[in-house]
Amino acid sequence: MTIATRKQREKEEMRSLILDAARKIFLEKGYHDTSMRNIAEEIQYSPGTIYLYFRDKDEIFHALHEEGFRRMLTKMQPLGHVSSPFERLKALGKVYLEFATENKDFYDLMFIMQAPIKHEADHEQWEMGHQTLDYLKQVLTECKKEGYFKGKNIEYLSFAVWSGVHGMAALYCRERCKAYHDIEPGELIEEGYKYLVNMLENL
Amino acid sequence: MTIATRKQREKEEMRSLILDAARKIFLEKGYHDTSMRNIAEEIQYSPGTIYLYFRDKDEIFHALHEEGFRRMLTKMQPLGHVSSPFERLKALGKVYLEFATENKDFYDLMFIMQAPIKHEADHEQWEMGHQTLDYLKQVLTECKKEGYFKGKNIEYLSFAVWSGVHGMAALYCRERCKAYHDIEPGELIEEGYKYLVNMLENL
DNA sequence: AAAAATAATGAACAGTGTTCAGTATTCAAA
DNA sequence: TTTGAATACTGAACACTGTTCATTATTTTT
Repeated sequence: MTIATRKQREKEEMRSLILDAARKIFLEKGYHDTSMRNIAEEIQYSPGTIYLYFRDKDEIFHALHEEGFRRMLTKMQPLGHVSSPFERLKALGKVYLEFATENKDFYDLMFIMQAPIKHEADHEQWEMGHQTLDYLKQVLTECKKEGYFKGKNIEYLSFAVWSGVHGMAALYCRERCKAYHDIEPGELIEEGYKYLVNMLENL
Repeated sequence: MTIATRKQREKEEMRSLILDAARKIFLEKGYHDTSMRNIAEEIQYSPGTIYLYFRDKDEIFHALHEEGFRRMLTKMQPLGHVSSPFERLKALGKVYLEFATENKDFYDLMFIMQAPIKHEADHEQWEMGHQTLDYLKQVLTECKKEGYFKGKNIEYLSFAVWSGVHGMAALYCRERCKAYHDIEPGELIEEGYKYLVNMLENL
């Protein structure tokens, strides 16, 4: 018994070791510029070893994908303490954009990168994503109860709101904010978000 | 003289030939799954030949990038005939989203893909991008003259508007609309855009 | 201590972008 | 029209990629 559990623990430790190295290099050089050999070298094992713990590069991608959502959800925990629904919505957007700018590469991984849909494990993988989206819908529903968004459909509305913040985050992550030569991306997002909130107030 | 110009014409024809093949395969299999050998095979030349007409894969990318903007700007031409500025703004967003959904891969190339910033030709490359953004700002300014967007900063506002439509387009291009299981992406974008327009009307 | 099970290796495969010595073709001058 | 220079093209080679798998090393069980 004790040895079987130790084995399992060792297996998990090895997965962590690989994941730590992968995260480090992924976030340093990006997904495509990180090779399995790079990761193997980082942990001082042969490339083949990684394949004893992960089916392929995509499975590593998905593991980090999930980690990103866990981090985001953690960052959203404090929102429960905001009593007013609309204030909570405002704070949610702020947290979302903060997460995106502070964890650029995680955000990219989660919402922009082409997620390879090889393994049908996708349903599982997006579990976390749905949790986040559901939370947005919930907050919007609560806002509605307070008189906001009269006659608006929650599904469409949530998509519009999500698109609003995702748009800014995506333009930021993929360096398209540079189109505004003499305005800092941070300022752009901050002021842009103010207008988005303004628009939602009057909808 | 005549032979020198013929040479140049042949050179341009060859570039077109390569570009046509590259576009075809890029849009079929995506940028990363298209190899220089694939393109060479398509035009029945050796891989090395391509490098006599394009510095590297990135230069081909940038050529198509530019083509995308030319296509988009063409699609925007008829907007000049819409007299009311706000109607023009609405139509602009519609055209933008139509372009994105109808030319998914071009849109991806233009606004989502990590544009490699190797060559300092970037200034040139984004010329077209700026033209598009400038047009949006112009329309917004005209709307302002008609009483819309009182006291709003055009730079920030344009960013918010661009983010709104880009967000939808980006979620669509990278398959994140699937988070809404039983709503078609097309419907999502159409209805989401209605809300965005609604919001802009009341801003 | 021997046998079985597990873990790790690293060479090999088929692919990638890119380079460049060598060959074929086209052109200009004699 | 023939010769020498310029141009165009080739395809093997380089250093890389993700992935597999026979072989070797280690650990566990008998």
